[in-house]
Amino acid sequence: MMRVNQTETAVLGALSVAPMTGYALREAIREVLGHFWSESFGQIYPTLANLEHHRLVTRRGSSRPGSSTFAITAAGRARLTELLGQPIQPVPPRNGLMLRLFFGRHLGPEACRSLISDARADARRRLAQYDTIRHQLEADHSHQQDHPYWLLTVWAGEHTARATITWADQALAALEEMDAPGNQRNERTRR
Amino acid sequence: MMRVNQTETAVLGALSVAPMTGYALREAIREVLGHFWSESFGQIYPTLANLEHHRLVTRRGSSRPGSSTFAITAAGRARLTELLGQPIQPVPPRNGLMLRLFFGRHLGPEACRSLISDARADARRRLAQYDTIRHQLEADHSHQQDHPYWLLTVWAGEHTARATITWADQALAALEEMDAPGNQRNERTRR
DNA sequence: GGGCACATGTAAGCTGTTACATGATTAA
DNA sequence: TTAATCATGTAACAGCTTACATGTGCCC
Repeated sequence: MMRVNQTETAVLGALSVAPMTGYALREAIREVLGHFWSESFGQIYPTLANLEHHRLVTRRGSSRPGSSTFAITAAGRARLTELLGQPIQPVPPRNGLMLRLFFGRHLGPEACRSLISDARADARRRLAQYDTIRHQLEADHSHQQDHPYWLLTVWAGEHTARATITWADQALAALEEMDAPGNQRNERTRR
Repeated sequence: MMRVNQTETAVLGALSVAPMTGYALREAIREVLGHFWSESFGQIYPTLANLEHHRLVTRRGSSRPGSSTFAITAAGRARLTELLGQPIQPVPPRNGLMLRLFFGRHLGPEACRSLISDARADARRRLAQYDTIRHQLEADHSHQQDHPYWLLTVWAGEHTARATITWADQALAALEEMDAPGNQRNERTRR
């Protein structure tokens, strides 16, 4: 099937914005791409070594800790464009919240409400973060050409977060109704 | 860190709805939970064997192909409730679409538009599917107690899909504007 | 009797995480 | 001088997918 190593894409992409150390790379991926991507050290360093071997990045300074910086080469940029053009690898979905809600009967309405409230709080937190990021983007004039694209991902995050919030409101209302005293149906299993 | 095997949860959950064979289990997970969960054969059978060993499920009929059906036991139900109550394992995000858009400068507006259109078409398809599922739910009276919970997950899918569609519209509009600077639009390749 | 859907498993291998080992630099 | 942070790497292992091996029952 020849699955493309997507770590390569993320690393080359990050280095296309600015040269940096492997450590900074991980921080950048965590803080900037963190809302939709993640990489661990165990992936980053072998990938960097491999990229260096293929001359797609160069190491400036010795390999002594604290002094080496990785920069993307022209060939690296070409490779990045090629990688970005490849079909998206679909990630098998694994949504723990939905799994719990689907079998929510075994948890009971109260525990489900708690899960949903947590998800809503999380979405609100993310929404606030996106706002901060947007302001930072507007204040930063050093990567103008990238900004329109970066904005697209921020928007996506905002739409998703808002959708989560409205869904949570609807879901909580429905669960309230389930064991509401209005219809004196089953008043049994409550704690 | 003792990560909980979430396959166990999915398998026990599915068997809590109805007894079935391993094969049917995989079909059920693919068709019913498919929008937010996935399991492969390589996971399901070892998990079933393990669950059987711990008396959380029983096998009815011999292990001869075509004749054995797995059913959840009382202990299995208890274990399911326990598993569902455990904290959600956060899955490291890996959104290939966002990765490509974030580095979209190297792809160009045209390719990005294409990616976003595809995502929108996908979301519309999902939306139609959720509609079908909702009607099936309303017509089916065999799992009344589960329905409210199942509906929650359908709603979540609908909200997410709708958010994707509105995001895509906004993003496409922004990209249109990008290579139509000022008011003179260049009417080249549009689909 | 050939093909297909159903059914159960195993093994190889890849991806990615976690933990560990090591050391430099800087600030308290 | 101690602790924290920066920095680079490796090794072990968990999780999951894919491909393979094997067999049954049924329908055309």
